[in-house]
Amino acid sequence: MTPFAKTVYEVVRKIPKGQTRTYKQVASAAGRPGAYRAVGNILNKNFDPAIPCHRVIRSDGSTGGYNRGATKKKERLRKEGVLS
DNA sequence: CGTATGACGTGCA
DNA sequence: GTGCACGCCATAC
Repeated sequence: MTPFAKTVYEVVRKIPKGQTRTYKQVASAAGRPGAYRAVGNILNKNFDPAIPCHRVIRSDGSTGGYNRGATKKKERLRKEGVLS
């Protein structure tokens, strides 16, 4: 576990329910504003259910991907009222 | 150390 | 509005 990944997990874990954060925002909060690419890479390798990684979406509003399927991610976000 | 990969972002056709 | 190509950063090999 690298410090960067650890920070990313912390930030993602701190995301309030019903709210979403872009990969850019997470990367910025993690201390690497330009490492949004790495953020996605890290979350992709992460399978810890304690981390609401489904609340992290793309800057353009797209849900992006999910370790359990993009569809599942959409379902979750919709359940939380983030998506219509 | 160098190359390849990926849940991305922005720009341009 | 959609699709493609290039650029960026951390990891894995």
